Amino acid sequence: VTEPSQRPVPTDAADVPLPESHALIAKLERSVGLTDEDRGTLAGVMSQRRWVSSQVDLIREGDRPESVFLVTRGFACRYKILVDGQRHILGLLVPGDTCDLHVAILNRMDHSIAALTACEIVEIPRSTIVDLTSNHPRIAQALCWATLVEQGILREWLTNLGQRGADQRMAHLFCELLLRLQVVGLAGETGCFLPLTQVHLADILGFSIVHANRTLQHLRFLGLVDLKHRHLKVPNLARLRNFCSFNPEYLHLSRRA
Amino acid sequence: VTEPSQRPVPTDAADVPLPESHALIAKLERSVGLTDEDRGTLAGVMSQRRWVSSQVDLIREGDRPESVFLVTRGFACRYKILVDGQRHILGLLVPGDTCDLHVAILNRMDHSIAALTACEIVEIPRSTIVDLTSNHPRIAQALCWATLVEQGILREWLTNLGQRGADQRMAHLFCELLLRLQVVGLAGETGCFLPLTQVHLADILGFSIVHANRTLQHLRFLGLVDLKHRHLKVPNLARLRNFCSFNPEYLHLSRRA
DNA sequence: CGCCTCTTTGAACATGGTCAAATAACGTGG
DNA sequence: CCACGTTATTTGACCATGTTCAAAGAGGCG
Repeated sequence: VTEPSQRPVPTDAADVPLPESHALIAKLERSVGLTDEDRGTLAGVMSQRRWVSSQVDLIREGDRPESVFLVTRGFACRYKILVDGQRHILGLLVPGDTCDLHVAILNRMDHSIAALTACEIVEIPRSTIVDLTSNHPRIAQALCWATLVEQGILREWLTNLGQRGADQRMAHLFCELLLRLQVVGLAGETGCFLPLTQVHLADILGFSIVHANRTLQHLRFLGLVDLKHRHLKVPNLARLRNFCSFNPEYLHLSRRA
Repeated sequence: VTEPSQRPVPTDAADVPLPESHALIAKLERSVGLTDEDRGTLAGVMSQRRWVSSQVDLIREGDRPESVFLVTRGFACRYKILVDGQRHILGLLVPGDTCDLHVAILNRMDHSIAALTACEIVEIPRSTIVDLTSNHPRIAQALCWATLVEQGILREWLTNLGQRGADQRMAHLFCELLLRLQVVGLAGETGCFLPLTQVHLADILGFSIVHANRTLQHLRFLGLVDLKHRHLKVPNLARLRNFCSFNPEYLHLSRRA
């Protein structure tokens, strides 16, 4: 089950909703004006897709990165394994997210990336990235923008772990994910497909599994969220955001003024 | 005391050691081969320096960034203030560190940056950054590299908060800082100037002040570190690193193979 | 000398972790 | 379609870690 294959379209792929045709393009478009030519270039790059099974590592800590991965369907995560065996999840990749530019510049991965569900991905070779950044300035800028947004998310997660209590920490994560998924058309007003188990939540938020369970139950009890069977429900988004003082500025979604 | 001035050379400036003439160049040099011309260009950019007093904000959350700051002497930090008034420190800037490329691309700052000590800084206008990235590909790459390294540090801090207990969390921070300061010639084998109060440590590590104090005392008792009067002593680095399983890979210090 | 900030201490309290075990849902093969 | 093994969720009791509150020293600077 942990082997990538040519075209598994695995059992849980049916659950994975289809995003807008080109979530990445839509996403980059928010930051930088792309020309039709840019859009064509990107569409060309993204034409070679393949499926990867759930649980498969796309790249591992210590590897020398040779290509950038772009997730077009499904969910993936960045993670590290500590010496005591604990896994810490450092970030989530949703459709339209790229595995940044490590590849073009850094020597070795300082973390791993794994598919959380079956994922449809595009593997962009180093050479293509070099070409994009050299000959397509707007695309280069857009990719750089994506990296900075990811950095903003990292900082927010850092304060989430450092300063917020359990309930608000988890609520904040749900606020972020719902919004990020709405942006790429994968979430409605009140909920979305979200394939995170309580184990994942624990590894993201720095909880024990037991505590992740109790915190989730508490949010459920408060009527703020419900996560069951890989589906997140948020009956009242304003109330949830208010509960954890969610401020979406750090996602840099608003168009350049 | 919170006003910037023309040339204060403030009282605590005498404590701030002088780094190698061009810490930034030395730093960038580690990642990407620079030409003599590149070095000349950078030296030119860095010729306009000014002093900023301790406690002064270089830029604030919500501001539209107009220039990049480079710290040439002294210490600064990135931080956010939460709704409950708590401050969380998101990163430290030591001599040779830049305030990344937010400026060139993002609309608004999602965090603030403040001087922790009196700082000598270079303020690089947006236009210069645009010029550097357009006309000096190696410098552009080096700046991008710096951003990725900072991202690596953010991820390590994230797992630090998420997974490690108090003692190891603090020990890990000291390992990182000692190494980063050694790289720019501001630390010896067994110690360095480090102007962090226990309040700062608490705001970095997500502790209460009381707990920061007790944790520091415990590390002192174990003979691992001593931080007093703005000076960090590490009698036995190997033992300290072993204590917290410090792995410096995430700082990407080794030259490209 | 006197104010200020930083450090240190103790005791009660809160939050979250650990261990162990039961229940429920899922996925596979018969 | 059902039986079974596996993984995910849930529960309770006890324990560990870190927080809060309050107050007392220490050090630095004017």
